Amino acid sequence: MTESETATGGRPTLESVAELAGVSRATASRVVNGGAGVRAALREKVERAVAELGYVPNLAARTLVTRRNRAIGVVVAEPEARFFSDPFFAQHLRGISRELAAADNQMVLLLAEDERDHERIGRYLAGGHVDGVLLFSLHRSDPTPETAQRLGLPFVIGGRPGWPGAESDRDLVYVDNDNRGGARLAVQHLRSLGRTRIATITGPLDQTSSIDRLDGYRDLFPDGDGDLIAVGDFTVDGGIRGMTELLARRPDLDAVFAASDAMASGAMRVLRAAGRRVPEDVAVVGFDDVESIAAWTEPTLTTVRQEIEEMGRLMTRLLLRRLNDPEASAPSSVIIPTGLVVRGSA
Amino acid sequence: MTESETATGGRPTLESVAELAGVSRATASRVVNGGAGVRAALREKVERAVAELGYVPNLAARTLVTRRNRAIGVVVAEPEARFFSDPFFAQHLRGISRELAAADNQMVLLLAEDERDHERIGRYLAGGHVDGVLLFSLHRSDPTPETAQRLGLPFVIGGRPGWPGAESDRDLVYVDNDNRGGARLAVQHLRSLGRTRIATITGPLDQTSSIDRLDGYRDLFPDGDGDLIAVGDFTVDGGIRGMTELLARRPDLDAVFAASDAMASGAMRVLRAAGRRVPEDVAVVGFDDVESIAAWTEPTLTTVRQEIEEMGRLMTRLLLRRLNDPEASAPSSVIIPTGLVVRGSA
DNA sequence: CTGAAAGCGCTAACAA
DNA sequence: TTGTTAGCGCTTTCAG
Repeated sequence: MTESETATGGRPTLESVAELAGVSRATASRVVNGGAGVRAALREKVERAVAELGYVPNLAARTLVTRRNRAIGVVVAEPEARFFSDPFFAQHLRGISRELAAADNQMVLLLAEDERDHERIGRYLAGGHVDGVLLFSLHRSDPTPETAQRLGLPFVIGGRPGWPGAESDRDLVYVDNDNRGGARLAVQHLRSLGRTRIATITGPLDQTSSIDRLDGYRDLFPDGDGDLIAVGDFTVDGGIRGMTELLARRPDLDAVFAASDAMASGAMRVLRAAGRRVPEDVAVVGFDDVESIAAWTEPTLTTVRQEIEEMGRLMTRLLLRRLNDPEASAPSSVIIPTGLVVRGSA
Repeated sequence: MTESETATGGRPTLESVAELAGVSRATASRVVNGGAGVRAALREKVERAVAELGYVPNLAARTLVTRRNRAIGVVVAEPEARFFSDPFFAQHLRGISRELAAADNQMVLLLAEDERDHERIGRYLAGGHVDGVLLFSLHRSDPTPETAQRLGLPFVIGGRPGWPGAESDRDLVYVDNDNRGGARLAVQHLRSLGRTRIATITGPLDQTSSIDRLDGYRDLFPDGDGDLIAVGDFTVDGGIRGMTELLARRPDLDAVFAASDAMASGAMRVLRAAGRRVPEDVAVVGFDDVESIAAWTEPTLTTVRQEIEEMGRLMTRLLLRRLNDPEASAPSSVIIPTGLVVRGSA
């Protein structure tokens, strides 16, 4: 009995390809992997056999020897629903997916909601199933960076990591958009419109994106008035609360910079209810440029645009580069510029 | 030389665990896999060794012999941006992720945007890296179901598949929410409010969800008036166009059922601009219950709620059941009930 | 109950 | 250029 195509679940193996082509398994392997250094005649034979059998390499076997998975893990640690309620998440994934596909790598999505998930993910990473990790929504207590570090798994972070005392030797590579610069853009725009009493509604101050946006605002008000700052939470409700508060404290304000489009829309509702016209009485600028909000308020929302998909692509490219050239100097973090999109509200 | 912990990239192997515990590799393996039939004393030794070394099984090696990956693929074929612009996508993923995590399986996300992607995905599936497939946004031309079928890969579809002449022997298993019933609910509600000239704005009619929602509407108007039906596309703009059209054709209408919340919000804008009060003059019901829209229009939107996360969970459960018990009769498709959420607009 | 041994499908020296 | 030969780390008969 010829004993090819063994009990492999019906799927042809390299062995059976080699047999059909009349070559050794090694030669077949060479052809499958690019065919460098194989005589054309043989190569064709093998290629024919591959086609005829519909051979596809078994990656588990390949991984076992090459120690390369052609897969990267995307870890999203977001117990809060935020990641799921705005398009941020999906846009990131799309950017990552595109870049990964171009390099013929796969994306393994790891969502962490609780302690057990983190543990499971740790096991998974330790299992060696991915060649690198992309990390989002890093919280101070997140064990993943350390796990990855210990395992020698390259990783890149999305968004500036939060903890303040990040040891310098453990310089984390991250990609972020220019929150601070974007906030400055927004406030400068309001100023250029002649507004002088410019308030802001911030995001939750335990997130770096919120902090950076607030810092951008403060850059233009070195001697800032605390009454003009309300702490929000990126949601519509937060915008409503923040605006209500601001209006009570400073009824004379003539502009608001909200650190998210959702908050901006909430703020606009409050303003309208209070009889203030936007932008005549109070100009409003948001942040994010979420189309489903910004193109949609009345008036339409002037806001700061961030290139989220680009962020995903960039993170991926950074990670892949590191994988392919581990000895290269660690890439440095990247900040992607933001831009102002002027519409009706300011 | 003791020759344990070989050049395995530093990671401990079963071999090293066995050595440290003073047992054979086979016994160590047994313990790692549940420990059935191993004397307590030995088991403890092995467990200690595992803990001490921080041993984690190498899944590539395990897969190679067990032919099980503990991973399932999620294929999303959506060239259009829709999947990325509404929370549908993310909610599905969350449901899938939760269910998968509970069964200690991983999720491999495969996004297909063009022909090349489909090809790559086909190769990936053929490579045997996942044990089953979850499929979304199936288009008629989508090659994945056939690929999966050919490979003997179990799969479950999200949303009723589109093609009309689905051969009966090839009965596809899918999970959908009750679009038709939900639409009926909406229209019945409008009727119960005393409305008689009830219009509808549909989704794109090449999607089964749109068709089913329209059918639900028609169920209540067996002798329907074509003038009361406008074809939309699920977007805000589509709602605006549809409503404008309807108003021109039937200025006397007193209610609208929009097949998506986004369209409903567009419709409300048009109504307001036309001086019609909602709900006094025209009652509006949407579909989806996307919080960021429905809780947010003025007045808030009465709409049909679908349990998207539950859909994801159910699909996953169906698939896993099939994996664990391949001989069981093929599960049948499931339709998840929808419900009406009454708010301000109707 | 435990260990020895035979592979899973593939790549990578090393020889020829 | 090609084939031979070792494994990669793990599970799983099969003996004992």
